[in-house]
Amino acid sequence: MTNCTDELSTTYNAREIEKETYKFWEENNLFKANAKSNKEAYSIVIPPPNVTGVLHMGHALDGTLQDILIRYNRMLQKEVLWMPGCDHAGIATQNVIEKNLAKEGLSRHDIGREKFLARTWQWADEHKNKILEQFKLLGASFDLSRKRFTLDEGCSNAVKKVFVDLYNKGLIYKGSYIVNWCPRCQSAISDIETNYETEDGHLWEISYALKDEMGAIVIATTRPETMFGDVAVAVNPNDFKYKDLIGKTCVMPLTGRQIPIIADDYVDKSFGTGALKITPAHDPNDFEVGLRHNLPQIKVIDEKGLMMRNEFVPPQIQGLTREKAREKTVKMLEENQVLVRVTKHVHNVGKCQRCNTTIEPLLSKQWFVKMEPLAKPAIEAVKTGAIKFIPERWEKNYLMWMENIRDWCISRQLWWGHQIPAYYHNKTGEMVVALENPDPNNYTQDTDVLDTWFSSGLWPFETMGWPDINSDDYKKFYPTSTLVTGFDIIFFWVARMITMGLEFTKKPPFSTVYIHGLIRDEHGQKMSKSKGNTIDPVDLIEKYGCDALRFTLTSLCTYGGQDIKISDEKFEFGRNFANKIWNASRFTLMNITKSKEELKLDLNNLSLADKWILNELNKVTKEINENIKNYRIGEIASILYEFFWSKYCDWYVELSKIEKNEAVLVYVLENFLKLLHPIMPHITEAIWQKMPIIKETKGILNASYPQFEEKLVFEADSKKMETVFETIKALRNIRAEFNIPLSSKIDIIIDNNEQLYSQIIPYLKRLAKVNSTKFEKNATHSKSAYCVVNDTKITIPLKDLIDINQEITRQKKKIDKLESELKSVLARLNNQKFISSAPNDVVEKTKGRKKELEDEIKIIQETIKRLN
RNA sequence: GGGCGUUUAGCUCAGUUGGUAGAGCGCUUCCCUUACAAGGAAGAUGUCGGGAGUUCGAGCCUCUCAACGCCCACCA
Repeated sequence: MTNCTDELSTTYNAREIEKETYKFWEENNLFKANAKSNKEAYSIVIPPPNVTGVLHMGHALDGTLQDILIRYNRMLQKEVLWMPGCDHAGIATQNVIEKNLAKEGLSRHDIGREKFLARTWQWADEHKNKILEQFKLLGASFDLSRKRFTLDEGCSNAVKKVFVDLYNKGLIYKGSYIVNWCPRCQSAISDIETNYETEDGHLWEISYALKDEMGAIVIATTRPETMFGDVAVAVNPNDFKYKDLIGKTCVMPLTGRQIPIIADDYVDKSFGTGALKITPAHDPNDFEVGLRHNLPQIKVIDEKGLMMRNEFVPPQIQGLTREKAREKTVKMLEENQVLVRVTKHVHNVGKCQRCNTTIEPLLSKQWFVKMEPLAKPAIEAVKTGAIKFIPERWEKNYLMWMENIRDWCISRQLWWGHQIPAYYHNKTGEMVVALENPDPNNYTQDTDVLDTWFSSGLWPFETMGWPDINSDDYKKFYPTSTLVTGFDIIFFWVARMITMGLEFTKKPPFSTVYIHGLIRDEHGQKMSKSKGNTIDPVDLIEKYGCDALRFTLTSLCTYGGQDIKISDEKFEFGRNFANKIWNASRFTLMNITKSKEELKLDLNNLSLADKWILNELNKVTKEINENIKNYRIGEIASILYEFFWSKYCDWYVELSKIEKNEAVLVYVLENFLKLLHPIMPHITEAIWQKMPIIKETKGILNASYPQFEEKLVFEADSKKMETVFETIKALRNIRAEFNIPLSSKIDIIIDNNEQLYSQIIPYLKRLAKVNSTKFEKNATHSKSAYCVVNDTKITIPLKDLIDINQEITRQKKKIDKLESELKSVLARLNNQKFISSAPNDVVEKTKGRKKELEDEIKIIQETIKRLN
């Protein structure tokens, strides 16, 4: 890497270069953040990938975007820290270990908590380096010396402190509530971990006989098996159909248990029969009704999803699965002739996000965080702009959720995670919530662990040394600057970080939340292993190169954060660009004969072409800086692509083959590489290292990011150069239309602008294969083709090569086009309202366009006459 | 039920204060012109989902309809 004298290899081998370049950065510790620096700080914490995970396209996008921001800010000469780490991913990881155990015919209970955890730790330790190693393949410039894990000691301490503090403030409580229970995970899960799926079901109408009198009340239910836990039948108080029944008692079929008929507004008169059975232990709404009416809670389904063996459940039903119990119950109801009607009914069923098992709403004792008081400042922070979402529309989404926040169930009946710091006296059962066990001989710790998101919610400050607020990292790098993530975890993660950050550090944990879209397959489907439509970023890197992957992904990012559809071939876009950069750079460097010192840019010695490319570079530099600052990252990819390919390569490098200014060639290339470096770090570093220039920094990654410079503005000369390009294109067009082979040169006669054209004769000779150039006012030549560029007519005598009719047709087509535009321009100018209400500059511009069009049409018309 | 997003060239998508549409891929013709065939030159292609409105002027603003997608809520 340090050898700057040898040339670039003739073929671009992405992987070879990328490996070498990354090694160079790593070995020189160039990603290491210095907390003691007095430079302005810029920091990002990585959304910690699951410890057991492997790199997927989502990481590739998320990681690329973070790295772009980090590298850009590093080049702005800030002290940057990109904090890496992994999440212990409670349920996900535990599931993996349990699956492995199952292969040995064991369950976690067979080996016990201690051995299970030892095994899980071993697994986690083996895997936690893997995913971050894969991030390196992305070119991630994070500071691995600071790598963290949500279950490491520092995070553990932070979690304990937060839990104890929230408990002492009354913001954490334990209680019996109905929760979403996953019978497979054997744990409670939170509301947002529950997804709803539409399922075809039935609505069973069951007759409950009235006690001591004739008649019955017919209830409707989608879950007849829960009827054994019924404690009431509810009707709407305004439902005259049932008015007389309120307060009476009915007798349940199958068990004969007696329950009251109550009135509650919650019941919808028009749904089903208008009468609803109340099962507080197995339905969240019934639970609420139960509380309002002081009803008992009868549990009939256990934690495994099996019907309980108790006095309430008939013996034939006991021990059955929910599904079997439903079948059997219906059959029994039928036999007892109390099943009035069955109708098909589509309804939503809760599913566990992790394993897709149907959720059982279950009454159980769990820990909760009281969210409303915590949400208030978190709402304010976004409303006042202390935290900004990009794109803005996600703010609404966030606020809506926060304003309707519900308490957060944080306890999980798992083993892998932060064990809840609550201790119970072995004899009295007295509970102590504390950082440490008050007396290990007499107190036993709560067996539950915390929701994974509890610890990731502290991520921005627990990784910076908190609760030690005097630690260097915390002082320097907290609050962090930008958070980059997908919209799918705004509620899970972003919202929790904001609430926790504000509560415990009194500061928003970041000032900007940059939300990007999700990666999807070419049909817009979510990528998943089960669908078999995943694309492995590691494969793409091997095939196309990391820089190609990064560039392609970046170019697909829109400001609105639309989802990104990808397919393997799309990455050819980035690969081709990288290849172009390599070859153009190789050509440029091959042509440098001067020494480093001689390559200094001399603004007094610039050709028209030099001024043009410098002007273009300067414009692009300005746009790039503005666009990154506004998170229009996709835009910078296309600006750089267009500049390099269509301006530098297609024109400037071609022109340099005729007449070259080495200093400008090198200056533009170097600045382009710097501008591009955040997106394509490896290729830019590799080429920069080989450039024969004076380097102020060890790598391009630390070089200063180019900025707009007033002295490089050459608008007027640039315009002239554009005219030159238009002329060349027009001549080439004629050559193509008349099938003039490259081997036959053309003569041209120019009727205007002699000063400009005489300067660029060598360009015309080489790029349009022009033989001779003549200046002549009002030239008339038969058997000629011609073109008009602005105010200049160029005649190309073609003798027998030309079919005059073809040329006339060609020119008439042009006139048609010009005239249709002129028509609309005239319509506008003849409209008094347009003249009076349109802004002056627009009117002037339109007038100018009118003149241009008229002139051009006139020239063409006159010429056609002469051709005849 | 509430909210959000999308609809532009054959395909994938840009289009930042409203001034008659762009890219990549694909397609047509020509070219191995010693940086690059992963390339070069020239070219074709769109009543910007439908309708209405505001405006001198609408892909862009307002309303409405339609299709597709997502999120939240979870009436048994």
